[in-house]
Amino acid sequence: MDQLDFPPFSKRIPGMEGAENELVRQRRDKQASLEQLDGARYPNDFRMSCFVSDALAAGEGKDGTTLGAEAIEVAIAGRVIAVNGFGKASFIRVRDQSGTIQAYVKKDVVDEATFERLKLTDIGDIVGVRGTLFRTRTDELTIQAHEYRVLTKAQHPLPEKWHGLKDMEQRHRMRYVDLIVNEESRAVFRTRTRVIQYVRKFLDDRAYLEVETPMMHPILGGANARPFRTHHNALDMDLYLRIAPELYLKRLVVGGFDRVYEINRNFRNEGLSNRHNPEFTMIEFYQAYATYLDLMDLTEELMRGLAMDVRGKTTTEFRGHTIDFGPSFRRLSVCDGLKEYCGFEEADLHDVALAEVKVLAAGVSPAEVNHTLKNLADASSRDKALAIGMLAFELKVEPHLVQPTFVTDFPAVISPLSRRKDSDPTLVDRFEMYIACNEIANAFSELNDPQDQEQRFQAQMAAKAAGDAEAMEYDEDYVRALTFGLPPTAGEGIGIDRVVMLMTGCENIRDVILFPLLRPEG
RNA sequence: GGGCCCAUAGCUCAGCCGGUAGAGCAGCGGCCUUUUAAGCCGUUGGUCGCGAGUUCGAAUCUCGCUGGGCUCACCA
Repeated sequence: MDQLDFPPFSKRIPGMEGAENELVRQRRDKQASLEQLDGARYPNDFRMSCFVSDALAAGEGKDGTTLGAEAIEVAIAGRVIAVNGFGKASFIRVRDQSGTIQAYVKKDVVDEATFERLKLTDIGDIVGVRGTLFRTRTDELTIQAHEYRVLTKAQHPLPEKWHGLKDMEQRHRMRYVDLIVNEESRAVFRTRTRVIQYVRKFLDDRAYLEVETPMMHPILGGANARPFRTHHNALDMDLYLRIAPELYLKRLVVGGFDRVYEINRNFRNEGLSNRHNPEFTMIEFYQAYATYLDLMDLTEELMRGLAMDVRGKTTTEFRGHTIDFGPSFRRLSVCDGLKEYCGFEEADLHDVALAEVKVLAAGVSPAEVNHTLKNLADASSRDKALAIGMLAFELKVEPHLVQPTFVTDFPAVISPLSRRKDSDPTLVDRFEMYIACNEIANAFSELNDPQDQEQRFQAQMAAKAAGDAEAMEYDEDYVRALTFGLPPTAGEGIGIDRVVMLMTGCENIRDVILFPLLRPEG
């Protein structure tokens, strides 16, 4: 079998093919020379005294004379990202996690071996520099090197210095190279971390408890999605990778943790797109004695504060739109949306035959309508009307939801874990937050009536039997948990990747995931 | 899965009305002790994604395959 063959040599030892071979060979020769010079290969005895940012801070605002008098010594380490060489001196730009600083290595200041090391340096090498701070003719704070060492030789050359690495596939496959050469990429992932830190602090400050629940589930639930399957050998047990943590988090609310949240991965075995990665990061949080209305207020506050924190303002640019988190978010019920953008009358929302006319007129395909109705054989005409109305909603209403919008009051029939509206049991107390026509969050007042939950699970099982691959399974233990008493609770899930996309302007989810799933390299 | 587009040096890209491959950066050699996209002179480097076909001759035209991008479908 071809699949069992080892990958080509070049895949295991990058660079050992074609002309690249020559570049790698040259660098390995230099590495050997350095080894001879230092008597060590991959030395690890260099000790930095500070980060680059600390060195920059130490010289901040001090002129050349002051620096000369103070003779501030620093030892920094990092990657060489640029070299300006002269015959008997060189400027090298060194970057660590905190920043970039320039070092100046001058032949009549350092010993012969040190100067030799300089000549054996390539862009991309990891070096250590010890020296004193001074200012160059152009007033740039620079380290006058007394000690200069190559700590790790880069055997493979880096991409070109001002175009960087452009090819998106290469950037995803070799994220390490992308991060070395593309500042925008580093900025995106710093922002990602900051988003997660902000969300965490926001909830911590409001007495939410961060918890971890299983990612391997024996029963499928918490969302409508197709799962990944796996197997535990010792227990001889089939398991799903979780599609949502929801049911476990609500068990914790039953247990008395009134406010909980979890930030981690969900896995859904569905198509890939610029908005979907098979594993994605979601925050789910639950608050007892609250309703979905409370969560709308909380979510507005969160998004506004997040924008201010990571962008310094309430707006962000996305797909040519300026999204503003400053004003109160629009609130639009599903039924009102259908009336406003899709020509629905009130009567169309109660009769499946009338609804079907409007849905088809909206451009939904008959096949799609039939597919949806097939899974709802026993539902009422109202439920069916609402269910197929959602198809028209996706097609005709979502494109209008550019500014942050809470879409509210979803059909109960597609919301098996949500609390029914007191005023209309065919609808539920639920909202989804749309921004730039994308669903970013999903929240609802939780269904805490165990008998109703039983019926909803039964409906899911019926749909599954009818061929709905995304229907939930009946979770008996979850229903049992409800019989011990779940307080009135509201819960929400926010897609972190999509929030990061919004905050960074990235239009592809793969650009905000460090290592997105890719096909194996040919 | 459908449609459209892309794949040429380590990187960024030209070349594509068929005549056997080019630039910049990187590299190598030389000059240069305050440069910062440093500069000047010289120079190495390519199975033009893979496989067939058409042709005297294919990076270029045709078909297939692989990988990728956009888009539609599926999907939160």
